Amino acid sequence: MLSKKTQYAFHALIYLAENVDKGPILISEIAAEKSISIKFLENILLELKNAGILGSKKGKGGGYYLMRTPKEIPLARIIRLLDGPIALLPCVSLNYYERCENCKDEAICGLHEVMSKVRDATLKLLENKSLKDILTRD
Amino acid sequence: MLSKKTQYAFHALIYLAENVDKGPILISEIAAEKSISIKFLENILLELKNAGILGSKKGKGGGYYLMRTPKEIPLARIIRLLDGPIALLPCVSLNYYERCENCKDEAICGLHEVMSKVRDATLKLLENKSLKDILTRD
DNA sequence: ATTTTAGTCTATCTTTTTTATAGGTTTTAT
DNA sequence: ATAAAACCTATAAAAAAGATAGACTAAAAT
Repeated sequence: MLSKKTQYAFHALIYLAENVDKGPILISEIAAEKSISIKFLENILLELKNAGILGSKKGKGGGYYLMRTPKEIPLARIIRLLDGPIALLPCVSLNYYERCENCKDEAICGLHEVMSKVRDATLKLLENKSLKDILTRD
Repeated sequence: MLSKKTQYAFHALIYLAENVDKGPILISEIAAEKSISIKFLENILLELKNAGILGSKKGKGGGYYLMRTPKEIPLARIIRLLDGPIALLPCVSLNYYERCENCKDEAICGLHEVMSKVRDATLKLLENKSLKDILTRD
């Protein structure tokens, strides 16, 4: 399951995307609008900023805004940033690989093979679907 | 990521499947063979037994054994039993559904749609692949 | 019958991760 | 100058994961 952090990030990004025309948006506005603890959200938006996904402006009239178009922000990027690995096993993760202790040879490990397929199927969607694809259809 | 519990369960099941001919297998043997804390493994095997996946025999010559053929044990079953939901969001889980707070209407929620697809792609593999498919190929 | 073997059950403990909060600092507009 | 708003770091609280302890029950061997 995705952590609350990642879920909140998605909701915040959706809100930002749906209000691009309004310029920088206050953390407090997003928090209120999406019922997220303002301080928790603050940390999340900071991480998104440090990753180059969001930009911000301080002082009066400040707030957060998207640094890229929704189409340019793959869902996998957000998940990896805030939740870490997408794969179900460390030995099958592309970005957070770790060798498995209990298995002698990955090449003949059946678990490895199946979980690689799961990862591929998941990534095919999450890498290709972007913020644009999760905006409310109206 | 799958929890250690689920990972250990897979390794234990693999060991049991690869040693069916030897009759009931000791918890201690599996623990030693797969480097798992014996007491932790004990709990896991019990859960698998209570779910009808394993059978057991007490006293001398006792141990654990599979109640079904490896082919009849889907990977999804094990994961759900020990880890809970396979879906990435509660509002998209088939077996552990929970309504999402932040979203007004699931029918038009884009996140819901994408995550449903991820769930389907994952389940297509995990429901159809069984213990048999993760045995070491030799 | 008694002893030994091995799983059963339930409770607790420890560690790690997740979720959340607090409070001061810096930047910018007016 | 002042107020607004993001920035930053640390910490706390809660929950989940991982692991352990020990008494109990059942089966088998003797």
